[in-house]
Amino acid sequence: MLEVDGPQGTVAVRLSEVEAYAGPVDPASHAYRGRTPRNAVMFGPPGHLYVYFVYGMHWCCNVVCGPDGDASAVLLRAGAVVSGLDLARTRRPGVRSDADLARGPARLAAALGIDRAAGGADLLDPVSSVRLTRGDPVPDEAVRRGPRVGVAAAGEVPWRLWVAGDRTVSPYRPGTRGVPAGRPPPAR
DNA sequence: ATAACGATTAGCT
DNA sequence: GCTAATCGTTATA
Repeated sequence: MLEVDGPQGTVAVRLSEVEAYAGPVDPASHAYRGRTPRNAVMFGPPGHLYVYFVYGMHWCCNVVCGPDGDASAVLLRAGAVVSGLDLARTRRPGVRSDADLARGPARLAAALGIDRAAGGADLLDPVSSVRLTRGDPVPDEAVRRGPRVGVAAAGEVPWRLWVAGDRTVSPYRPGTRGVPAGRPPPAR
């Protein structure tokens, strides 16, 4: 579960889809080319929020993982809004189904009201305005894995994990550039 | 200083 | 399925 407090209230989501990114050894990771002002949070202690801006209009959020200095992180790709539904709808005008409110990394950030200001937050501090908490356990057999979405480099690495059958999981879209050959391995 | 690009989404065909 | 929108980050000079 991810809970975010804002001026207008709190929105909570149950995460249904994530992707792992390693540090400098992962060509798809923002940390691949070393530490920069943008990715500095990734090189810090785990349990903090790494927020970045993409395509000139979207925010995406990650949980920093691994020991201090490792620069690995998990991209939060989708979730189901379980609290603060009205506020989430306000932030995502025009959305028809509630399942679409946080169905995608930028949509998730938008529904939760996350932007640059939330970057670096300590997700494990109960007093933090952005918190990562334990929800109902997901059975191992309900977890599927496959290639990461929209990633060209290392596109074959099956580091995307999602909950089977969950309607809030985002549609799969292969990385466009680079490797034209072969299809991604089937989801397991 | 400047150019190229991107862990996406919404909207239209 | 295809594309425009839109700008911070990064690399290069």
